Amino acid sequence: MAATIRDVAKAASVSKSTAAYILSSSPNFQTLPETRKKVLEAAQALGYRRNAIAVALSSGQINAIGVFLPLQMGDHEKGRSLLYFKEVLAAVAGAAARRNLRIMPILVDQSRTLTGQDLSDQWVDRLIVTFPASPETFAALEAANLPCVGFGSASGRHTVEADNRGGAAAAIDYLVSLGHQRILHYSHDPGSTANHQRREGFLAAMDRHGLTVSAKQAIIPDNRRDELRRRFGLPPGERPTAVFAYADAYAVQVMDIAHDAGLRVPQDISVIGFDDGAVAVLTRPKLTTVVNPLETMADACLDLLAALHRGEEPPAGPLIPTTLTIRDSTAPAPP
Amino acid sequence: MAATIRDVAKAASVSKSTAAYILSSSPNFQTLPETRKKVLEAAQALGYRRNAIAVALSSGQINAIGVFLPLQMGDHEKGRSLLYFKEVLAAVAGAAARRNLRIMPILVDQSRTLTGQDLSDQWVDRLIVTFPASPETFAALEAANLPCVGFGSASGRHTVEADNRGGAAAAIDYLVSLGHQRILHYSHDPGSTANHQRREGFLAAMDRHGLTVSAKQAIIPDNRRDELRRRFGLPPGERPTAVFAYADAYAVQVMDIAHDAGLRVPQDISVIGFDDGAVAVLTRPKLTTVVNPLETMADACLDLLAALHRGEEPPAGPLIPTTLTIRDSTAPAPP
DNA sequence: TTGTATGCGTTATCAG
DNA sequence: CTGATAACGCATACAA
Repeated sequence: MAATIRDVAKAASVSKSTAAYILSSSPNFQTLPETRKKVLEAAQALGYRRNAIAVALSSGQINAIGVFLPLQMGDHEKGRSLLYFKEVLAAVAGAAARRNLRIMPILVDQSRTLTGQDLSDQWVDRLIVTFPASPETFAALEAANLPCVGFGSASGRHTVEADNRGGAAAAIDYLVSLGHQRILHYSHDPGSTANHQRREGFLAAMDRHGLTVSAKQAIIPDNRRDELRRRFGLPPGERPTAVFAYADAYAVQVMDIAHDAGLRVPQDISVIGFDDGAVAVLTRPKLTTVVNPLETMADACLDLLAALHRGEEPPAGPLIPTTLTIRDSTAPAPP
Repeated sequence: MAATIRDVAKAASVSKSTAAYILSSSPNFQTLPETRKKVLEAAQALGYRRNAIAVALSSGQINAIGVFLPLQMGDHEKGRSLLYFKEVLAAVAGAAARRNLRIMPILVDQSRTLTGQDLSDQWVDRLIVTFPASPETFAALEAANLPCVGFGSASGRHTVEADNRGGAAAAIDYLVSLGHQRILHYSHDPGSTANHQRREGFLAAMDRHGLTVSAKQAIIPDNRRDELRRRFGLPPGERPTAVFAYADAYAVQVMDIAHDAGLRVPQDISVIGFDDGAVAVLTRPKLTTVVNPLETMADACLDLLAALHRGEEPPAGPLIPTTLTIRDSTAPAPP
């Protein structure tokens, strides 16, 4: 058993409260130097570390954040496609470390509705949900009465979102500035909130540039790869010259399919992604992509949670700005 | 404030103990059905959820694992190169979820010696260290008297390691079976334990196949990329025909450099990695690589920690077997 | 400055 | 089968 404050007090021959006072207060509190020294030395000798559980119970402060993540993230095979969540977790962990907050990743089966029990078993006093959970789940979270904010494409009462529309628009603007006109959007289906927003941004930007197209014509869902292949096989004058992919991982697919079709990236076709995750610099050519600012989002998320935890009811947070990082997968449109 | 067991007891007009007894025991415990019903209904009505903190304090059971990770993992730019740790964290999180254990990622500055304070004051009752920490750090951890095991290339009293030597040997065996003879090892310098083990496996396997080479000749550290470029520029008869990279991320570098040198992978040169992380299926061609079985390692790690926590002193765990996954970055040696 | 008493929400050990 | 009482380790009044 670890040493308790009582052991320390006994060893220093003072009362528990005295020991507690000295051990818990800042070093420049007023106290008899000799008493302080005795206590500190005893604590040192006994290897005393305060019991955070007891502190939490007594003070009512937990200061730990539960982070809900898809269960499959921990799966070797399936986890591959869920790199995004690992990066989210890392970003949240980093932000929490900067604030001396604890985090607790909680892996849950996405298909299952969370119950209050799932929460109460955890030692957290606020929550981050990173994926689109069911309304029932959110109801349970509300009922649990824990501050809870959705990260990215999660739905819910409070959310922190990137400017997906703006990011998509910036991508299209850039492509248009390079002379591209036949631009496709390669997307995930069915999509999350972020997915829809990027799609809207794409369509709006195309419209703005007078490149109006029907969504059906310009948006290829990832379950229709054959259609993408077919488009890539069209003669140069009809073939798309650029593809804006929903996410980096999808951009990789696009590059693969383009390569298989005998097209060179970026000479024959430009590809642009979204996220700027680890993959973005691993592909060849390196990926031009919209930065999904996970770090900034994590910071905003924790700030929002802190406010909620203090009992404030902050307004809907502003969108986190996205920026375009230009690398090597984009080039001027072929003549 | 959430409802406590006392509120439930009062509402059901029984004593706290009775309520606790009914609420905490399995449903088929013997108790008067009507009392049970009263209590359960009251609990339901009040939205009672037991306080996990109080449970922990009272029972003395924490069942939470601290996972030490490099601080930079949460950094957008630097985090890119630390994908490995994100995958480790995900694997540990998955394994913990299967066992109903809580985990707490703790991001620490690698260069700093850890103190008892970093243990988040007893929020956890066992530890995983995922990177090579300093001896002083391990001493502090020992002093904290918490079961602690190193994951992968971490050093320490207890560790769970993959069969790095065997994996490296399997890679070389496979290359040799494809007719390769001039094989390089592209490695990280200075290296971790895993690094050294893979290097040893490489050298031993080369020896075994009668391809004895000096380490200086056959091992290129990643801070000497120019040397790798030079080798790739040699005439076909002297040029290496295969490279075994220390890790997938390094295999990507090798492929890039090979590509820049005008070599085709795998026709002109075969590349083989280590880890089988998410990147392995994102590269083009897809990477042949040794599987670093993070999931299995995480399981072993938690088992070992559980044993230590029970007070057992288990023998050094066996190496976790590695396997080779053959994809598209390897081919028979050019004639 | 230091000691005493009480409470946090639960479990566990006893009596009744 | 139920109820009272004492821990668990600490914080927070309050009193000395």
